[in-house]
Amino acid sequence: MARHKEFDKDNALDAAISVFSQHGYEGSSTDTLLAAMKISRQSMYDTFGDKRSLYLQALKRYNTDSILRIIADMQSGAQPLDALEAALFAFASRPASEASKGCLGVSAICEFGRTDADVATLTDSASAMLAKAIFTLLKDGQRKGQLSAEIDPEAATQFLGATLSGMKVSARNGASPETLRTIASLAIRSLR
Amino acid sequence: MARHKEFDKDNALDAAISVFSQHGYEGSSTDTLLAAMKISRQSMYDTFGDKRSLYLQALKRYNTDSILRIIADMQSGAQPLDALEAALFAFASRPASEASKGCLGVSAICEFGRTDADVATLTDSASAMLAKAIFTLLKDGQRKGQLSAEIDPEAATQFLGATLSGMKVSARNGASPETLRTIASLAIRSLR
DNA sequence: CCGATTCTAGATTAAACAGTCCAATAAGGA
DNA sequence: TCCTTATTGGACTGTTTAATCTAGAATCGG
Repeated sequence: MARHKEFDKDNALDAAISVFSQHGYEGSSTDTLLAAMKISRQSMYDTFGDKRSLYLQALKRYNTDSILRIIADMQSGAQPLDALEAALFAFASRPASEASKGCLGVSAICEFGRTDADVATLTDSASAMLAKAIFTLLKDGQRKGQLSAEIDPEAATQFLGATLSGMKVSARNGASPETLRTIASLAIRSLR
Repeated sequence: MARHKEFDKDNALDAAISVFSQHGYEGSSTDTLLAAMKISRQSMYDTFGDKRSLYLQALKRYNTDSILRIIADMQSGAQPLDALEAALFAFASRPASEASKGCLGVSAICEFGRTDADVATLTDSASAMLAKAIFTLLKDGQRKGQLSAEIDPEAATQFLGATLSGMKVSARNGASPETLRTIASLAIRSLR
């Protein structure tokens, strides 16, 4: 055999995620991507295919990673609604260096809407994963009487998803962690 | 003198807004823009300057128009919180043909963040206009006892702004008017 | 050491891009 | 009618783009 294959595919993908998040798909040139990923042109084409394929892989990884992180922050063991609030607080408290880069998932929705089937598939699967986790907690909260009985957990799930998107847009627009936390508090307040 | 100047500058700008909303700044080519605007290349350059200048004019008009529309929907004469809810409902009930195109204001935030000074200025002035209208209504609601006394109107203003952004992202991702209305209801519920 | 494979750097291609230029037509006012 | 200005369509320029290709250096296992 011969030389070891690939070195730091994950690192390279992280760099691509950062570039795509900040400039969108169309706004990211291959040269910019290669410079950030610190690999040669041919390595990129060998490893990831083409620019579009790189984007889809970046989006997939970003979506699953960021949602798994939020879900992990929900497993605090506290009361359901407090666990949800804790997860939103943790998200709100990310350092500005991270928050200001924007969310690649929201960026993809804004840039492509429902017109790109592959992007839409990735978006839908991520939304479903998040929705499932939220819904489970809300059902639990309703059983324990923490969630107001008047509230439909399905509706509340959509509401919290939209709230998260709104927080992401606000963060990208420079909102402080404090501001983001007050937004999260009021969102949770509506469910009590 | 001579021939009348310009014919349908507003129409042309509307068409540009539609294209920019759907594909972003980088994703909109001049050829695509000209085809949608139905004017010749030189007319575009004579009238709007260059692509970037066209974008800034489109963003400015879109921002003011869409926010004035929301503010108008708040002037229902009803109780403050109901007026706010009515405005969000009206927004949620827009036809899919309009909602699925996306919001150029949110698109600009996602595409450029705070890096483009001119875009940021337009975004800030629009946010301020909307925030002022919401804040006035919330203060009024608190005076009339409709808004919960525990709530800081300033915080609630930021919350409602984020909610609106979240609704816009959801709409761009295909959410139905029904879904958007339930999101709006829960948002208002948190303030009572 | 050697053959296989990966990587890098740079040249290259063909298309798309934003923007300018030019010639011709259209439409007013004097 | 004539002069001025708008508008158009298309040719054109120079740059940037995504992607391929080539040649050589680096790195492993046998």
